[in-house]
Amino acid sequence: MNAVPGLAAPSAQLRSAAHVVLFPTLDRSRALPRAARPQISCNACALRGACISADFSAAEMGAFEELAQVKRRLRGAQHLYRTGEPAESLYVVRSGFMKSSVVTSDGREQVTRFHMMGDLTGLGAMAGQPHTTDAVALEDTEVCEIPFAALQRLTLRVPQLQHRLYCLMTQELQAQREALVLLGTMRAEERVAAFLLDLGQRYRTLGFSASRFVLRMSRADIGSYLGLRLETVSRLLSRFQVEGLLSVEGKSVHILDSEGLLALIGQS
Amino acid sequence: MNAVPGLAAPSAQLRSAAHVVLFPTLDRSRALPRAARPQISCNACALRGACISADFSAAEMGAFEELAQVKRRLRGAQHLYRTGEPAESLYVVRSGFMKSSVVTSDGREQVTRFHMMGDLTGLGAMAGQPHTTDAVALEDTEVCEIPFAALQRLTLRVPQLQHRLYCLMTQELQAQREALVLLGTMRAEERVAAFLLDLGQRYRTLGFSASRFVLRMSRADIGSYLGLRLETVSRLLSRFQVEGLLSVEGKSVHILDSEGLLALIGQS
DNA sequence: CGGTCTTTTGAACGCGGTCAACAGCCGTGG
DNA sequence: CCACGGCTGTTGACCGCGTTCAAAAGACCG
Repeated sequence: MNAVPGLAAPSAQLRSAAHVVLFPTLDRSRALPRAARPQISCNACALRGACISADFSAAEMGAFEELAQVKRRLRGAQHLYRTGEPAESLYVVRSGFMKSSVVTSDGREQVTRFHMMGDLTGLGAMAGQPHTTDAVALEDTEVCEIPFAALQRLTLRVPQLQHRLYCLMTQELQAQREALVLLGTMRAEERVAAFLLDLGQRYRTLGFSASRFVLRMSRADIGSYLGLRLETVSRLLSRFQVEGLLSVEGKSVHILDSEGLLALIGQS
Repeated sequence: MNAVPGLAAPSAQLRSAAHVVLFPTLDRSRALPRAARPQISCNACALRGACISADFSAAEMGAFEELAQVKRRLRGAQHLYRTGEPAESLYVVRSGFMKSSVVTSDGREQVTRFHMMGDLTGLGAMAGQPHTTDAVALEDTEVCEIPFAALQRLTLRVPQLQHRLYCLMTQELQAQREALVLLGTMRAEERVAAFLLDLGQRYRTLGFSASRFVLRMSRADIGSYLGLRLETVSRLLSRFQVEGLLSVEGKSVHILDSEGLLALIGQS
């Protein structure tokens, strides 16, 4: 897999989606020593619009940027945090791909959410309790770390931040409710179709193609998220392919008939 | 069903749980005209410990009480709010029983949560967006209405309220994550067992019996919540009964072997 | 190049859904 | 009082979806 951390993230996404390569030379950043990499400012960040600070003024951005200075880099399969660990920060995914999951006492794993660039993780621990999920990088990933305490202090100076945080928690609740509907009311083929369309939409809001993308997670992870066995996911992807709805090759997906997929889940 | 609204709520719960009757004469409140019922103060409320204001000082309680003056009473099957309606308040269930559910565009219903006394509903709309769920009373129910705007104003005077609100949203997230695990990883018998044990625990935290209670919702509602058909729920309740795990008669449940139920869901 | 992990595909089984009939319960009205 | 219709819950019989087990092919990595 050609995961490229940090600066090269947008081009990594584009390449893997068979798009134009914006900054081909940036691949050299892979070789850059950690400390030598230049610190990106929030203002210059490609994710400005998607971040917590989306609608901040220039002055507010400055204050926010101080909080978000710490970046953490993770290799694939590395944990960002684990259930039970004390929670002091929330994290914005700058590049790469993550999953959040709950592991039950008898060892069953339930993936609760996939996080792509611009997504937050760690919100569940905003109130100071220890983490109740695991967060794992599915490929090389970089996150901005934002300490809760400092963020709370900033709300005193930036009034609308409070509201923004409520919005973000609400979005999280909303997303989980949709996952509940998916698991509670849909059949396997509907779940897989809905999953692919949703993933496409999320890529679209980041400026990438909604119909052509790479599945960064394993079939087992998709299955866990959808409440299905990995074999079922694999079978359905194959079936969708012979039905002409999409084409799959390993992890790359090309949706050919999004109307058809929508029809599968009962929406015109 | 002997649903008793308003003041008689605690005794209604106790009676249905075959417990001591605290205020037997309060049953007469059923006949009281609406306007004549005395306004209960937050200080005297039986739910003090469970409410938003749990750890407020006397002065703070006074301020909070002003917000929560409006009560709304609902008959069974009546909506508190509907998807798409503007959201201005959150609600604390004072007595009775409610469900929150999402209805998909093709008419399928997913119950996302049951609310009993002391529970909140409407948190999902804290950030000012319209409601994304329906909230329906499953029996005669009374709720305290707490306007968001006034609550936000109060956070300026009561610093720990902000934190309390984050706690409540976090609890909501946590509850939904557990529902996800239930739907994603458990088999039908595990789901029903987990549901009954959870319901028992929630009654216990309110001071009622964890092993003897009344199901206020229909089998169809239980099924929707658990991602099962109502027939499956019914069959499993019957099977648990012949296995000696519990006894059911209509809506009353008596858990005889909670260890056995726990074992079913893979916990010793 | 061998070893490990992931993915695909096949074959068979069983859980839970579906359809249907019936019982119980309750409020309504004759 | 019973008759009635509507609604909820129970139970049976059957079937199909998704799981399970297994084998082999493919992808990745030292």
